[in-house]
Amino acid sequence: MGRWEPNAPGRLQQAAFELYTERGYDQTTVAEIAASAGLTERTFFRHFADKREVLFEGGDRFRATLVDAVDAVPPSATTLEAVTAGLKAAGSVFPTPQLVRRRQALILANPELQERELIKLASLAASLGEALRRRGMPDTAAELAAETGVAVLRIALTRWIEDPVERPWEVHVSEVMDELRRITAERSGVAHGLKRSMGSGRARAEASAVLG
Amino acid sequence: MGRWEPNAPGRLQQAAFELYTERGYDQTTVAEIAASAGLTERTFFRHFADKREVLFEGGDRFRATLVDAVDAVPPSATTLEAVTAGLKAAGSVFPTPQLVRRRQALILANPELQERELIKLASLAASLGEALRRRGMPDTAAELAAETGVAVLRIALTRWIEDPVERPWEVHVSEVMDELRRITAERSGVAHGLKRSMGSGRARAEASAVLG
DNA sequence: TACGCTGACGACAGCAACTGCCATTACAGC
DNA sequence: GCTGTAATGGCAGTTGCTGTCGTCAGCGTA
Repeated sequence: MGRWEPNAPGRLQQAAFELYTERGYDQTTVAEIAASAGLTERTFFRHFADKREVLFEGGDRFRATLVDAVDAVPPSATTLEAVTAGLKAAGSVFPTPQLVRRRQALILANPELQERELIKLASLAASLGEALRRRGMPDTAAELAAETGVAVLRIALTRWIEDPVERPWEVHVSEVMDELRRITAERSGVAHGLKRSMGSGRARAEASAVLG
Repeated sequence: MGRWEPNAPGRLQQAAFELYTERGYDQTTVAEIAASAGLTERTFFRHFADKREVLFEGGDRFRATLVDAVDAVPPSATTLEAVTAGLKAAGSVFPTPQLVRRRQALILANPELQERELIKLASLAASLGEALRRRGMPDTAAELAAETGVAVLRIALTRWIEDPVERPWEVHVSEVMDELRRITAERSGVAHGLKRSMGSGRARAEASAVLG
């Protein structure tokens, strides 16, 4: 039996998440969060670097899972296959879709939280880029593939959250990755068939949907 | 002659940029910036939303130039061609490479500034996505292409800044875009030959057997 | 038993970012 | 000359965040 209640960081996270969603991020002070967890403001800042960081704790686990999965992909696989495998594996650390939805809604409603989310994703891209360099990719290609992979992650996450029939994470990753291949494989000119007889952008959109 | 010196926002930007680079972002107070421009802290916050925003004023011009260029691309062009045209055109609003280098170094040295840069790029991606939707692309494809385009922008900008022979912006955009096509076109198995030009050179012959 | 060390926390002072409110003053239009 | 407007200053107040010091339980050790 310790002098204080156990798991102070966890209690602070819980309290912060609830207060942020109840009365909004701006309308919540750090002192309120700490009091709600039975602690003081000073202790809050001993456990978290700032008011936003309390919402971004799972990021390291996500990153580690992704990187480990990429490292485990056999070297014979293509870059996009490795990235795809990493993204799919990282989905295992997601909590329930319900919680992810609430969290994303919270972030979407606050520019400050969006900024933090974005720099976390940029850091994730850097780690992914390192993993790809370990597979033998040159620097530029690795960085580009990593940034693109994180773009896929963002789109896939949005679609996963909004999917009315709740198809699994891996399906959305595959779909968005396929969409990426489709976009980048598009060729100009009339010699390739794909764009033949598609004068307007509208027609191209429909064709793209059909070809999906 | 007005009551005050003209162009207060411009003077504040100039003063902020110089102080940030001289003594660092953290070691500079808003009061110092304002005093250096012959104004008060209160006036600073009338012209700029916060301490970081004073460094991110050109963003709207960049965005407008990019979007206009994408809108001007004929509908027969592919998505990547449109994005490439937009990125190349937007390069016209860059100041001298020297200034861009100092600015990027400043941002790279401060996480807070990185966060602001990232949310500006995210906003840029949203605008680019809108422009692509105007071309008839479905939502997911437009967002994905826009995010990918911004990834290309980031990589190309880094390479442009670091290019020892200072080749023009358009060349770097083209190169990174080609790299993107190469990465995404990579196929499992040995029948395609494209990937011969990149990566570790390790045999990927068994990829189709392993990953289907 | 007595002593000291450590680790988690509270209390307090203080700085800087940012906001709201009101006062000031040149300039334009009437 | 009068009045409205726009740009600024002054000032108090809130909040995020930091530095510093004190408190107190648990632990080991002579």
